[in-house]
Amino acid sequence: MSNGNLIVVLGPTASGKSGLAVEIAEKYNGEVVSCDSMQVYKGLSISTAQPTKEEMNGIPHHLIGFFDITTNFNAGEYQNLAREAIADIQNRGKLPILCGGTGLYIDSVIYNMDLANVPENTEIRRKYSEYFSEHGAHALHDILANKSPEMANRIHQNNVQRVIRALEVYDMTGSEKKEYYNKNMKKFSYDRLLIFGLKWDRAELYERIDRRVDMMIEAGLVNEIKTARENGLKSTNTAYKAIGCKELYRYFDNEISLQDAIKQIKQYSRNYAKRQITWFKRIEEINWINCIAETGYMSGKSEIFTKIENIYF
RNA sequence: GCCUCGGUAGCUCAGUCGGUAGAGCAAGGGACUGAAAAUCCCUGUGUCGACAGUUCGAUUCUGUCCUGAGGCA
Repeated sequence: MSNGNLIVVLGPTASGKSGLAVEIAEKYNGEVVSCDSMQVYKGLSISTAQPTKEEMNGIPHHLIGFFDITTNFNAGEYQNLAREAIADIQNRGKLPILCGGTGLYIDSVIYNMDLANVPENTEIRRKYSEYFSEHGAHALHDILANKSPEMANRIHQNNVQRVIRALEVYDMTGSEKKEYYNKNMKKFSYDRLLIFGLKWDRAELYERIDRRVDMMIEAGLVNEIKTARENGLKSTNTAYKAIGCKELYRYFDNEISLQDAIKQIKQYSRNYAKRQITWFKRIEEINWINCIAETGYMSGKSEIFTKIENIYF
Protein backbone atom coordinates (compact mmCIF):
# COMPACT_ATOMS: atom_id res chain seq x y z
CA MET A 1 0.00 0.00 0.00
CA SER A 2 1.23 3.44 -0.68
CA ASN A 3 -1.40 5.86 0.38
CA GLY A 4 1.01 8.58 1.25
CA ASN A 5 1.27 10.83 4.26
CA LEU A 6 -0.70 10.71 7.43
CA ILE A 7 -0.04 12.15 10.85
CA VAL A 8 -2.01 10.76 13.78
CA VAL A 9 -2.55 12.53 17.09
CA LEU A 10 -4.12 10.29 19.70
CA GLY A 11 -4.57 10.17 23.45
CA PRO A 12 -7.17 9.65 26.13
CA THR A 13 -10.04 12.04 26.58
CA ALA A 14 -9.04 15.51 27.84
CA SER A 15 -5.38 15.00 27.00
CA GLY A 16 -5.14 18.00 24.67
CA LYS A 17 -5.15 16.27 21.28
CA SER A 18 -7.23 18.84 19.45
CA GLY A 19 -4.89 21.69 20.29
CA LEU A 20 -1.83 19.80 19.12
CA ALA A 21 -3.51 18.75 15.88
CA VAL A 22 -4.36 22.35 15.08
CA GLU A 23 -0.83 23.51 15.84
CA ILE A 24 0.62 20.90 13.49
CA ALA A 25 -1.89 21.81 10.82
CA GLU A 26 -1.04 25.50 11.09
CA LYS A 27 2.65 24.90 10.80
CA TYR A 28 2.62 22.36 7.96
CA ASN A 29 -0.38 23.31 5.83
CA GLY A 30 -2.60 20.58 7.16
CA GLU A 31 -6.23 19.72 7.79
CA VAL A 32 -7.67 17.77 10.68
CA VAL A 33 -9.78 14.62 10.39
CA SER A 34 -11.53 13.81 13.66
CA CYS A 35 -11.36 10.21 14.77
CA ASP A 36 -14.07 10.04 17.36
CA SER A 37 -17.20 7.94 17.35
CA MET A 38 -19.29 10.56 19.12
CA GLN A 39 -17.97 13.82 17.69
CA VAL A 40 -19.60 12.88 14.39
CA TYR A 41 -23.02 13.79 15.76
CA LYS A 42 -24.81 17.08 15.27
CA GLY A 43 -26.08 18.85 18.36
CA LEU A 44 -23.68 17.25 20.82
CA SER A 45 -20.85 19.72 20.50
CA ILE A 46 -20.36 20.31 24.22
CA SER A 47 -20.89 16.76 25.46
CA THR A 48 -18.55 15.22 22.88
CA ALA A 49 -15.97 18.00 23.29
CA GLN A 50 -15.99 19.04 19.65
CA PRO A 51 -13.41 21.77 19.04
CA THR A 52 -14.95 25.23 18.87
CA LYS A 53 -14.48 27.67 16.00
CA GLU A 54 -11.87 29.50 18.05
CA GLU A 55 -10.02 26.30 18.82
CA MET A 56 -10.03 25.31 15.15
CA ASN A 57 -8.44 28.66 14.44
CA GLY A 58 -9.26 28.59 10.76
CA ILE A 59 -8.00 25.07 10.15
CA PRO A 60 -10.51 22.90 8.23
CA HIS A 61 -11.85 20.01 10.31
CA HIS A 62 -13.59 16.95 8.95
CA LEU A 63 -16.06 14.39 10.31
CA ILE A 64 -17.29 16.56 13.15
CA GLY A 65 -20.91 17.38 13.91
CA PHE A 66 -22.38 16.27 10.59
CA PHE A 67 -24.42 13.17 11.46
CA ASP A 68 -27.98 13.10 12.74
CA ILE A 69 -28.26 12.05 16.40
CA THR A 70 -31.17 9.72 15.78
CA THR A 71 -29.37 7.80 13.03
CA ASN A 72 -26.82 5.20 14.01
CA PHE A 73 -23.26 5.72 12.91
CA ASN A 74 -20.67 2.94 13.00
CA ALA A 75 -17.05 1.97 12.43
CA GLY A 76 -17.52 0.79 8.85
CA GLU A 77 -19.00 4.05 7.73
CA TYR A 78 -16.31 5.90 9.57
CA GLN A 79 -13.55 3.97 7.84
CA ASN A 80 -14.91 4.86 4.41
CA LEU A 81 -15.50 8.52 5.20
CA ALA A 82 -12.14 8.99 6.91
CA ARG A 83 -10.21 7.41 4.04
CA GLU A 84 -12.08 9.59 1.59
CA ALA A 85 -11.40 12.72 3.61
CA ILE A 86 -7.71 11.86 3.91
CA ALA A 87 -7.36 11.16 0.20
CA ASP A 88 -9.10 14.40 -0.59
CA ILE A 89 -6.75 16.38 1.63
CA GLN A 90 -3.74 14.70 0.07
CA ASN A 91 -5.02 15.38 -3.42
CA ARG A 92 -5.21 19.04 -2.61
CA GLY A 93 -1.57 18.92 -1.64
CA LYS A 94 -2.16 19.28 2.06
CA LEU A 95 -1.14 17.23 5.07
CA PRO A 96 -3.90 15.16 6.73
CA ILE A 97 -3.87 14.93 10.53
CA LEU A 98 -6.03 12.24 12.07
CA CYS A 99 -6.95 13.29 15.59
CA GLY A 100 -8.99 11.36 18.10
CA GLY A 101 -9.36 8.76 20.78
CA THR A 102 -11.65 6.05 19.46
CA GLY A 103 -9.33 3.05 19.28
CA LEU A 104 -11.29 0.97 16.81
CA TYR A 105 -11.75 3.91 14.47
CA ILE A 106 -8.05 4.75 14.58
CA ASP A 107 -7.16 1.15 13.77
CA SER A 108 -9.65 1.09 10.93
CA VAL A 109 -7.78 3.94 9.28
CA ILE A 110 -4.13 3.29 10.03
CA TYR A 111 -4.23 -0.46 9.51
CA ASN A 112 -5.14 -2.24 6.37
CA MET A 113 -8.16 -3.50 8.18
CA ASP A 114 -10.93 -5.13 6.25
CA LEU A 115 -14.05 -4.56 8.28
CA ALA A 116 -16.64 -7.17 7.42
CA ASN A 117 -18.91 -5.73 4.82
CA VAL A 118 -21.99 -6.65 6.80
CA PRO A 119 -24.26 -3.82 7.86
CA GLU A 120 -26.42 -3.96 10.94
CA ASN A 121 -29.33 -6.36 10.54
CA THR A 122 -31.98 -5.55 13.13
CA GLU A 123 -33.89 -8.73 12.41
CA ILE A 124 -30.93 -10.96 13.19
CA ARG A 125 -29.96 -8.92 16.22
CA ARG A 126 -33.44 -9.11 17.63
CA LYS A 127 -33.63 -12.83 17.08
CA TYR A 128 -30.42 -13.50 19.01
CA SER A 129 -31.22 -10.96 21.71
CA GLU A 130 -34.43 -12.79 22.39
CA TYR A 131 -32.62 -16.10 22.41
CA PHE A 132 -30.20 -14.65 24.93
CA SER A 133 -33.00 -13.39 27.18
CA GLU A 134 -34.60 -16.81 27.16
CA HIS A 135 -31.62 -19.12 27.32
CA GLY A 136 -28.74 -17.06 28.65
CA ALA A 137 -25.26 -16.16 27.53
CA HIS A 138 -23.86 -19.66 27.55
CA ALA A 139 -26.49 -21.05 25.20
CA LEU A 140 -26.07 -18.13 22.82
CA HIS A 141 -22.33 -18.61 22.80
CA ASP A 142 -22.87 -22.31 22.01
CA ILE A 143 -24.67 -21.35 18.82
CA LEU A 144 -21.64 -19.37 17.73
CA ALA A 145 -19.31 -22.20 18.76
CA ASN A 146 -21.19 -24.56 16.48
CA LYS A 147 -21.02 -22.22 13.54
CA SER A 148 -17.53 -20.88 14.05
CA PRO A 149 -15.29 -22.27 16.81
CA GLU A 150 -12.66 -19.78 15.75
CA MET A 151 -14.81 -16.75 16.49
CA ALA A 152 -16.32 -18.31 19.60
CA ASN A 153 -12.85 -18.85 21.01
CA ARG A 154 -12.04 -15.20 20.72
CA ILE A 155 -15.21 -13.83 22.25
CA HIS A 156 -16.08 -14.32 25.90
CA GLN A 157 -19.56 -15.75 26.32
CA ASN A 158 -20.63 -12.89 28.57
CA ASN A 159 -19.79 -10.37 25.88
CA VAL A 160 -23.22 -10.78 24.36
CA GLN A 161 -22.96 -7.70 22.19
CA ARG A 162 -19.96 -9.17 20.38
CA VAL A 163 -21.37 -12.67 20.23
CA ILE A 164 -24.43 -11.30 18.50
CA ARG A 165 -22.33 -9.31 16.06
CA ALA A 166 -20.27 -12.39 15.24
CA LEU A 167 -23.44 -14.38 14.62
CA GLU A 168 -24.73 -11.57 12.45
CA VAL A 169 -21.60 -11.64 10.31
CA TYR A 170 -21.70 -15.41 10.08
CA ASP A 171 -25.35 -15.60 9.13
CA MET A 172 -25.00 -12.91 6.49
CA THR A 173 -21.86 -14.27 4.87
CA GLY A 174 -21.92 -17.97 5.71
CA SER A 175 -18.28 -17.86 6.65
CA GLU A 176 -16.24 -17.08 9.70
CA LYS A 177 -13.91 -14.49 8.24
CA LYS A 178 -10.95 -15.81 10.15
CA GLU A 179 -8.58 -13.35 8.60
CA TYR A 180 -10.21 -10.48 10.44
CA TYR A 181 -9.03 -11.90 13.68
CA ASN A 182 -5.44 -12.41 12.65
CA LYS A 183 -3.32 -9.69 14.15
CA ASN A 184 -0.31 -10.66 12.08
CA MET A 185 -2.12 -9.54 9.00
CA LYS A 186 -2.26 -6.01 10.28
CA LYS A 187 -0.31 -3.77 7.96
CA PHE A 188 -0.21 -0.02 7.87
CA SER A 189 -2.27 1.50 5.15
CA TYR A 190 -0.22 4.70 4.89
CA ASP A 191 3.42 4.37 3.97
CA ARG A 192 4.50 7.62 5.58
CA LEU A 193 2.70 7.43 8.88
CA LEU A 194 3.69 9.29 12.02
CA ILE A 195 1.81 8.70 15.24
CA PHE A 196 1.97 10.93 18.30
CA GLY A 197 0.36 9.95 21.58
CA LEU A 198 -0.22 12.27 24.51
CA LYS A 199 0.77 10.75 27.82
CA TRP A 200 -0.20 12.05 31.24
CA ASP A 201 0.37 11.02 34.80
CA ARG A 202 -2.78 9.10 35.64
CA ALA A 203 -3.85 11.18 38.64
CA GLU A 204 -3.26 14.40 36.75
CA LEU A 205 -5.28 13.20 33.78
CA TYR A 206 -8.18 12.29 36.06
CA GLU A 207 -8.10 15.76 37.59
CA ARG A 208 -8.16 17.28 34.12
CA ILE A 209 -11.15 15.17 33.19
CA ASP A 210 -13.05 16.26 36.29
CA ARG A 211 -12.27 19.88 35.58
CA ARG A 212 -13.34 19.58 31.97
CA VAL A 213 -16.69 18.13 32.96
CA ASP A 214 -17.23 21.14 35.20
CA MET A 215 -16.41 23.37 32.25
CA MET A 216 -18.87 21.49 30.08
CA ILE A 217 -21.59 22.09 32.65
CA GLU A 218 -20.76 25.79 32.65
CA ALA A 219 -20.82 25.80 28.87
CA GLY A 220 -24.38 24.47 28.85
CA LEU A 221 -24.14 20.70 28.79
CA VAL A 222 -27.47 20.23 30.55
CA ASN A 223 -29.33 22.28 27.97
CA GLU A 224 -27.60 20.57 25.09
CA ILE A 225 -28.74 17.14 26.26
CA LYS A 226 -32.21 18.43 27.04
CA THR A 227 -32.47 19.71 23.49
CA ALA A 228 -31.16 16.44 22.08
CA ARG A 229 -33.86 14.63 24.01
CA GLU A 230 -36.51 16.97 22.68
CA ASN A 231 -35.18 16.28 19.21
CA GLY A 232 -35.88 12.60 19.66
CA LEU A 233 -32.62 11.13 20.96
CA LYS A 234 -33.58 7.77 22.47
CA SER A 235 -31.68 5.27 24.58
CA THR A 236 -31.56 2.94 21.58
CA ASN A 237 -29.63 5.45 19.49
CA THR A 238 -25.89 5.13 19.25
CA ALA A 239 -25.43 8.81 20.09
CA TYR A 240 -27.12 8.18 23.42
CA LYS A 241 -24.02 6.21 24.37
CA ALA A 242 -22.10 9.47 24.61
CA ILE A 243 -21.14 10.01 28.23
CA GLY A 244 -23.55 12.53 29.70
CA CYS A 245 -26.79 11.41 28.06
CA LYS A 246 -27.70 8.50 30.29
CA GLU A 247 -26.75 10.42 33.42
CA LEU A 248 -28.60 13.60 32.57
CA TYR A 249 -31.68 11.72 31.38
CA ARG A 250 -31.82 10.20 34.84
CA TYR A 251 -31.60 13.70 36.26
CA PHE A 252 -34.40 14.93 33.99
CA ASP A 253 -36.52 12.01 35.18
CA ASN A 254 -35.85 12.97 38.80
CA GLU A 255 -34.07 9.72 39.53
CA ILE A 256 -30.86 11.42 40.66
CA SER A 257 -29.74 14.91 41.57
CA LEU A 258 -27.82 17.08 39.15
CA GLN A 259 -24.86 16.83 41.48
CA ASP A 260 -24.90 13.04 41.31
CA ALA A 261 -25.29 13.12 37.54
CA ILE A 262 -22.19 15.29 37.27
CA LYS A 263 -20.32 12.96 39.59
CA GLN A 264 -21.22 10.01 37.40
CA ILE A 265 -20.25 11.80 34.21
CA LYS A 266 -16.83 12.41 35.71
CA GLN A 267 -16.55 8.83 36.88
CA TYR A 268 -17.50 7.28 33.54
CA SER A 269 -15.17 9.66 31.72
CA ARG A 270 -12.28 8.51 33.90
CA ASN A 271 -13.18 4.88 33.30
CA TYR A 272 -13.29 5.58 29.58
CA ALA A 273 -9.87 7.22 29.62
CA LYS A 274 -8.41 4.13 31.24
CA ARG A 275 -9.83 1.90 28.51
CA GLN A 276 -8.41 4.18 25.86
CA ILE A 277 -4.97 3.98 27.44
CA THR A 278 -5.18 0.19 27.43
CA TRP A 279 -6.03 0.21 23.74
CA PHE A 280 -3.15 2.51 22.81
CA LYS A 281 -0.61 0.31 24.57
CA ARG A 282 -1.00 -2.16 21.72
CA ILE A 283 0.07 0.32 19.06
CA GLU A 284 3.83 0.04 19.24
CA GLU A 285 4.57 2.75 16.72
CA ILE A 286 3.29 5.58 18.86
CA ASN A 287 5.74 8.37 19.67
CA TRP A 288 4.73 9.20 23.22
CA ILE A 289 4.80 12.83 24.27
CA ASN A 290 4.95 13.39 28.01
CA CYS A 291 2.56 16.07 29.17
CA ILE A 292 2.74 18.10 32.37
CA ALA A 293 0.20 20.08 34.32
CA GLU A 294 0.85 23.68 33.36
CA THR A 295 1.92 23.37 29.75
CA GLY A 296 0.54 20.06 28.49
CA TYR A 297 2.42 18.85 25.41
CA MET A 298 4.43 22.08 25.05
CA SER A 299 7.74 20.65 26.19
CA GLY A 300 7.50 17.92 23.55
CA LYS A 301 6.71 20.27 20.68
CA SER A 302 10.17 20.66 19.25
CA GLU A 303 10.58 16.90 19.24
CA ILE A 304 7.29 16.59 17.40
CA PHE A 305 8.23 19.17 14.78
CA THR A 306 11.65 17.61 14.25
CA LYS A 307 10.10 14.21 13.63
CA ILE A 308 7.60 15.65 11.18
CA GLU A 309 10.29 17.51 9.27
CA ASN A 310 12.53 14.46 9.10
CA ILE A 311 9.82 12.38 7.52
CA TYR A 312 7.92 14.76 5.29
CA PHE A 313 10.36 17.51 4.33
C1' G B 1 -28.58 12.69 81.33
C1' C B 2 -31.38 8.27 79.61
C1' C B 3 -32.94 4.93 75.52
C1' U B 4 -32.33 2.76 70.54
C1' C B 5 -29.48 1.58 66.32
C1' G B 6 -24.66 1.92 64.06
C1' G B 7 -18.84 1.99 63.94
C1' U B 8 -16.02 -4.31 59.07
C1' A B 9 -11.59 -3.01 52.15
C1' G B 10 -10.82 4.02 49.38
C1' C B 11 -16.84 4.41 49.48
C1' U B 12 -21.83 1.90 50.49
C1' C B 13 -22.81 -2.24 53.13
C1' A B 14 -23.30 -7.92 54.05
C1' G B 15 -21.48 -11.68 57.31
C1' U B 16 -19.21 -14.77 61.00
C1' C B 17 -25.24 -19.77 65.75
C1' G B 18 -17.13 -17.99 68.70
C1' G B 19 -12.17 -21.09 64.70
C1' U B 20 -9.24 -13.62 62.29
C1' A B 21 -14.09 -12.19 56.73
C1' G B 22 -17.12 -10.90 51.43
C1' A B 23 -20.32 -8.26 47.62
C1' G B 24 -21.25 -3.85 44.61
C1' C B 25 -18.79 0.56 43.30
C1' A B 26 -13.89 2.76 43.11
C1' A B 27 -8.72 1.48 41.88
C1' G B 28 -5.20 -1.50 38.92
C1' G B 29 -4.35 -4.91 34.77
C1' G B 30 -6.35 -6.94 30.19
C1' A B 31 -9.42 -7.93 25.69
C1' C B 32 -11.36 -5.47 21.49
C1' U B 33 -12.32 -6.16 13.28
C1' G B 34 -19.45 -2.30 11.24
C1' A B 35 -23.18 -0.50 18.91
C1' A B 36 -16.53 0.97 20.53
C1' A B 37 -17.70 7.49 24.96
C1' A B 38 -20.07 0.72 23.74
C1' U B 39 -19.27 -4.30 25.50
C1' C B 40 -16.60 -7.84 28.22
C1' C B 41 -12.61 -10.56 31.32
C1' C B 42 -9.04 -10.86 35.62
C1' U B 43 -7.25 -8.90 40.55
C1' G B 44 -10.11 -8.20 47.44
C1' U B 45 -5.08 -8.65 54.32
C1' G B 46 -8.69 -5.16 56.01
C1' U B 47 -5.13 -3.25 63.85
C1' C B 48 -13.68 -6.29 61.58
C1' G B 49 -13.73 1.64 66.70
C1' A B 50 -10.38 1.16 71.58
C1' C B 51 -9.31 -1.39 76.01
C1' A B 52 -10.42 -5.26 79.34
C1' G B 53 -13.14 -9.93 80.69
C1' U B 54 -15.03 -15.03 79.59
C1' U B 55 -12.84 -18.89 76.45
C1' C B 56 -8.03 -23.52 74.07
C1' G B 57 -9.41 -19.50 70.71
C1' A B 58 -13.20 -13.25 70.06
C1' U B 59 -14.23 -9.27 64.68
C1' U B 60 -18.41 -12.42 66.56
C1' C B 61 -20.43 -13.10 73.71
C1' U B 62 -19.97 -9.59 78.30
C1' G B 63 -18.34 -4.87 80.45
C1' U B 64 -16.29 0.02 80.15
C1' C B 65 -14.82 3.87 77.07
C1' C B 66 -14.54 6.69 72.41
C1' U B 67 -17.47 8.07 68.17
C1' G B 68 -21.89 8.81 64.49
C1' A B 69 -27.27 9.03 63.73
C1' G B 70 -32.11 9.12 65.75
C1' G B 71 -35.53 9.32 69.93
C1' C B 72 -36.96 10.78 75.10
C1' A B 73 -36.18 14.38 78.62
